Amino acid sequence: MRRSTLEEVAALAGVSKMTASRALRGASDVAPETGERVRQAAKSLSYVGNRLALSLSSQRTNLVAVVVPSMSNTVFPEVLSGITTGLEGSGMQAVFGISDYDTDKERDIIRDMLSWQPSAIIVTGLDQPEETVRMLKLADIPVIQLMDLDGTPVDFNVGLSHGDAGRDMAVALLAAGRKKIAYVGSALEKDLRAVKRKSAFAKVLAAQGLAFAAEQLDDDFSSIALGKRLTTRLIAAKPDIDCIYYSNDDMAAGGLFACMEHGIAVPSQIVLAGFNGLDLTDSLPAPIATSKSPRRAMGEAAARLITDAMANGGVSGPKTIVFKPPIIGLGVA
Amino acid sequence: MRRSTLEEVAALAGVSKMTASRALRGASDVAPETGERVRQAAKSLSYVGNRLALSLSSQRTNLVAVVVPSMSNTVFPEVLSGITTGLEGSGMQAVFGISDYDTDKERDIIRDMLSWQPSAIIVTGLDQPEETVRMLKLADIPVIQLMDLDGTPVDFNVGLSHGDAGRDMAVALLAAGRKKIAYVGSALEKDLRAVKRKSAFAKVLAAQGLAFAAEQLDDDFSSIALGKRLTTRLIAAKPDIDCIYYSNDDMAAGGLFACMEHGIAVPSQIVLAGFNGLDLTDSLPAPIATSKSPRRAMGEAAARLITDAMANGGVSGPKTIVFKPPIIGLGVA
DNA sequence: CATGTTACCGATACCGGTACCGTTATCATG
DNA sequence: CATGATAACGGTACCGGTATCGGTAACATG
Repeated sequence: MRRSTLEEVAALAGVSKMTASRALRGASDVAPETGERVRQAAKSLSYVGNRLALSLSSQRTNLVAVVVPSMSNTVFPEVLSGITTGLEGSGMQAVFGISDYDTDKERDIIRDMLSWQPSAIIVTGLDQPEETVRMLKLADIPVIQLMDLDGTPVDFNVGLSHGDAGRDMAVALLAAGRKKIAYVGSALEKDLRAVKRKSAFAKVLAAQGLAFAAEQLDDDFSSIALGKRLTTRLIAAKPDIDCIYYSNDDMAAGGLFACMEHGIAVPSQIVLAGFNGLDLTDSLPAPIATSKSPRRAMGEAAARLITDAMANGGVSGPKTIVFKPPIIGLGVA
Repeated sequence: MRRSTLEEVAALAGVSKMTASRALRGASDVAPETGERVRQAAKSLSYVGNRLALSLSSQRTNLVAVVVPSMSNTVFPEVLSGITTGLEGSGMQAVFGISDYDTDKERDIIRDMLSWQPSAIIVTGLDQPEETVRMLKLADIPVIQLMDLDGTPVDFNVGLSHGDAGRDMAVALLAAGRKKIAYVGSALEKDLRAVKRKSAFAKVLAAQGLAFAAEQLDDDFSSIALGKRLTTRLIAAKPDIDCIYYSNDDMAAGGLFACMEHGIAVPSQIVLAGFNGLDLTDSLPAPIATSKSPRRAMGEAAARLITDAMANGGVSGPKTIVFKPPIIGLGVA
């Protein structure tokens, strides 16, 4: 019992392939009665259709390639979720790839994705190496770079400025009276956006004649457990700090748990600050400050950009969509 | 500057399409010098290749379709991550779809995925409606049903018994001396596996002449915030309980935060129990009991099943892979 | 020197659809 | 009744690759 083809459906309905094709696509130029016969035949054969043939023949696919660096914290799954809901009803299909924060792997994945002739491609960040950028340009489809704005986009750009986010957080924490600020980060050699936040933050400190009072770094990827571990180490080494800036919320949440374990009052004694605004943060037993990045919204914006471009047969609005993450969890900001 | 085709590469290298094809695939039957010339031509044209044509012609794809119900808590992203790493190096490519716990949507997504002629398909759970099962059977490719074992699989089956998990947790909690056990759950009309855990749990209670001392349910999907809210409500209504079984760890973590806020000692006064064994759980300021489900491992097992089936040209080992989630966070179990 | 072998390459026929154009039948119109 | 318009359908040529078979040249072999 093999997969049946359009030809078989057509034969069963007593028409030509062409008519069957038209009927199943709901096109005109088909007599109602004939159309019904074809649909019956298709159903009785459980005909499914072959998108490979469809796309090869019609020279268009409904594919949107999406490349994200990771799946291990919730941020990218949420972005993906936003993309798929944004694509819903448009007939587009998102295809995902995970690069593990590895630029070589990212290049290979993008190449592989492009070979499926997608109608658009969404990649994370603006820091692709030149070779990857060349491939993206050559693909001659809408390219959307997501999450980050600090750099030169290939084409479309949707995201937020991580530099601004780091700067704003530093300003807010200083305004809240914090002076001895430490930094806790993970996998900074991979997570370029965290680096951007950190250095913008440091720049604000420097402008006030300050610097990070201490640092704890690790090569592992961010996690609550790692945040807890590094924070424990940090407060042992440098007990007199009054604030910790983390590379993200996972780390900060772990930091909170470490503080609770060591009887450190948050936020009165030490203020903890992260990035992302994970749902987690507003259920925590003590507040942590964070920049609330609109992950779903960015995904949906990217999706809308694509559906628009497909519909209008080209660009209509601006090529860059800017989000500004508000700082929450700091009481009066 | 259009996308170049194999034909153009061949022309530039001064050979036929066929030879170019062979050269780029690294096949034999090509003189080393000719191969080099073709590769040069391909590179100079930034040739990418058209997988649509490749797959249509060769009648095989490197696609593995994966359908999961959600992306909003970390469990499915972790499973996906396991699948992609398990597929790594095999040349297979995972394609994801999200069904939002909606069986109709799941059917449509599966149909759509099948139209891409994937080499295998992974779906979540065993509770697909008949029509969906029929489609899966007709696809005539390896079908893997993931996460759950309680039911009749279409083909391959990788997962754990949620009935057993619920039962074991009930037994463990009773053995720990808990008597007044409440239940807190979310979206039970959608999350069939949570229902299986709950009813197996309830059955154990019933066998001891017990029943849930209280219940808090909600239609929303699970989240830490929801767990916190429902738990707050629960302990207000029924302060004398000594244990809460949650539909999963997100809810339980929220429950913990609620308890902390109300000065309830965990686990001495109330034991909290969830399901999944999220990484989060072992950094929490107080222990919560949970069944540690091997999410990555299940994904990888499914992937390996597929790569094996592709390599051996058929089935080799058993069609069912059983995982047994250990209970952690209960001190002496 | 005739006859394999082997290495390398090309022609042709698909794969399963759609685009495009042409054909036929039917019917209204002048 | 010839003509044109329109509706419904079919034929053919692709889309960009690969499978398959066959051909040619170079070389070894008896």
